[in-house]
Amino acid sequence: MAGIDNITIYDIAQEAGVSPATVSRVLTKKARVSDGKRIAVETLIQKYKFQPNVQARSLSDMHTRALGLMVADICNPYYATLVVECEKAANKRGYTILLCNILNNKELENANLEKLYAQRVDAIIQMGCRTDDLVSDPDYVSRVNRISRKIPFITTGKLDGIDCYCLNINEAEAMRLVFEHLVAYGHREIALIGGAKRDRASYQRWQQYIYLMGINHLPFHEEYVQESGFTVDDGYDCLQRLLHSGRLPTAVIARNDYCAGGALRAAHEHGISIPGDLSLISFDNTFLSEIVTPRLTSIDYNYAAFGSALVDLAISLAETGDAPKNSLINPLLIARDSCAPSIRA
Amino acid sequence: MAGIDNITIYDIAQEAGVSPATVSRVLTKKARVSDGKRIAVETLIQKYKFQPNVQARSLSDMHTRALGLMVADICNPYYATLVVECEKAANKRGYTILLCNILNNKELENANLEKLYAQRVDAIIQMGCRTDDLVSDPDYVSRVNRISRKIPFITTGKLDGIDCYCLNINEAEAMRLVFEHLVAYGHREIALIGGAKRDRASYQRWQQYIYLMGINHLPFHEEYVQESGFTVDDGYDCLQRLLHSGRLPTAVIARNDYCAGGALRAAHEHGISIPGDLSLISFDNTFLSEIVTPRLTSIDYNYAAFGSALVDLAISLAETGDAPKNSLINPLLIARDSCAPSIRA
DNA sequence: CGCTTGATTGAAACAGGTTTCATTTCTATA
DNA sequence: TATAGAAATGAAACCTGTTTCAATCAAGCG
Repeated sequence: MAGIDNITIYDIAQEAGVSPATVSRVLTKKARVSDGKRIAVETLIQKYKFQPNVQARSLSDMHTRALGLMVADICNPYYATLVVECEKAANKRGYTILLCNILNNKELENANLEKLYAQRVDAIIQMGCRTDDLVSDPDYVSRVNRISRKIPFITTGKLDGIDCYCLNINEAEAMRLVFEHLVAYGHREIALIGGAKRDRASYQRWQQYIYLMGINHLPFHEEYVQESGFTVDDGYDCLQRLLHSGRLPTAVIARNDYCAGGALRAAHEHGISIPGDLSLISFDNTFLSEIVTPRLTSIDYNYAAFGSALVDLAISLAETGDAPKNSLINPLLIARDSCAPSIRA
Repeated sequence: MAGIDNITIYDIAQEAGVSPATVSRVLTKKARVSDGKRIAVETLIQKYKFQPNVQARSLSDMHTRALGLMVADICNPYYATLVVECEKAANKRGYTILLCNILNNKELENANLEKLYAQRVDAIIQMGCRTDDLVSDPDYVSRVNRISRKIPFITTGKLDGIDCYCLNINEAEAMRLVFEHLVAYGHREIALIGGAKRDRASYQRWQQYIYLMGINHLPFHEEYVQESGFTVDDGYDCLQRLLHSGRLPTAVIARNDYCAGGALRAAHEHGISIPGDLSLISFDNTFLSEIVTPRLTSIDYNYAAFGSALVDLAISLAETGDAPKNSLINPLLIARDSCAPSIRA
């Protein structure tokens, strides 16, 4: 802002022979202006490529037209894809995105929350991290409570003890799609790898997994559930454990593309062919699904729909203060090369 | 901003029995305030968790403390990593990041440029896209020229006909490291795949490649340079062409991790072992290098140094209007499992 | 033709900080 | 103790828009 030789609505007003108020009316389109004056003003705006000062506008009309996005880590393509879709949706409505990475750092998360508040963003969207925890941190909850009284707060997770807005993927439907796909291939021995107990989405999937094993009358064994984390190495470890457990399934459901990648490597090292010997299906459908060999069948989170729903929710909360409290986005199954008929079918 | 029940410096001032100017002085620390009043004010700031309105501050002191970041596509982990490092560096200095994705869309790039200008960011950092083009688009150049007169403009590329600030990776050093590594393994037949002629960095690498082949007295053949693009499929195609050319090298330098991933798949399909039959080295050192099999030896762009150098440059331009015009960041070679002694050595 | 009504318009207040400038209050020196 | 000079402080202007409110102006109606 330093070097900008400020041309303001006053300059425009003077040259057009009108009052600043009239220029403002032309800018905001919120009030009628006679054709003659409107055209005169618009011409000057063109001529000088005038852009009204966003800060001044925010100050006076109490809207920054900025949305705060808190993500776990933009380096994870899942979040990157979602952020891009949010950005597209926000742009379309004249809003700006302020991005914050949590980077698995509690202090950073709190600091970013305060920072977005200080920036007076019109709404905060949190994707990932502490709202994903199964047991809420009271300190964090009270902080969010304080802030969400001032600024609409939306999460893709869930926070107990707080009534912020949630917008989630329909996890039940996701797992249903997975089972539909695997069962159609004749799989009966199905394992679940990756994820962590304290992670809400992992927990939901675990529940859904057990439920669907039951629904489909498939044999359930403790060894079939290998919990760990979310990384490539976690996926690798999980498949290792599964292989050493002596109870090898015919299909494996991985927590995400990372875990699937790790599982792929473990299988490769053990000479197990995918999908020949073992089918593998994962979640997230990031570009990783496309580039590993074989390409992964994966659950797509319908990013465009998800992102724009998040932004639409945020903006309608910001502008009207009202919106439906909870919604679900339906995921899609993208079939590629990592699933095949069961070897024991 | 809508629902915020605004507590302002006036409220603080009144309760502390001082003038708003004094509160402002405590806030900005730019002027001395007597201990008694300072403590009184600080206590109230604590008590109310008061955060000064950023828009108001920007309006009056002509600094938004925001940096605009334009990246090609945050879904590319190269940019994601760099953005995270920029964000860390910016946070450390009290600055905010405004992120824009170009998404390979000329209109979007122009729109984002105007948008960042309208937001009065203190500086714009462009990483990737049009400034990477070997031949500059005059329309874009004039737009950047107009804006860079107002706001410091920094690019990791280069724009002919404009004197904006550049901060680049030392590409010559990068390629030197690659050759040093490969030659030490006894490689003499070295190919270069991926990248595009109109891309400045690809062009530089191609030049460096030829130069270093000469320096090292290695045989150069046209077929050794397979140009295409930047994606996994491009890498796949390039290695296919190389294989069909009848002139198989013993080592391949890929444009980036994506291309390397594609090359890996092509090699796999042809039963060529990496690194047994063919060594593969790539650029970017994203997490992809870690997760493919074998793990890739790759050139690391020293992201933390790069990101913080970009932000430091931006901030010193914004605050003092002065900084060195061009600098280079030295890359690092990360050795993993995809390179081995030449099969023909 | 005079009056009502609605559409335009401008003056001024306002958003919430920072900064200049003049004034007051100290502190130190003569 | 008087006073120059430094330090602390407050009043008011300023940054650049939006919005309210009152004034102006033109058209429509009896």
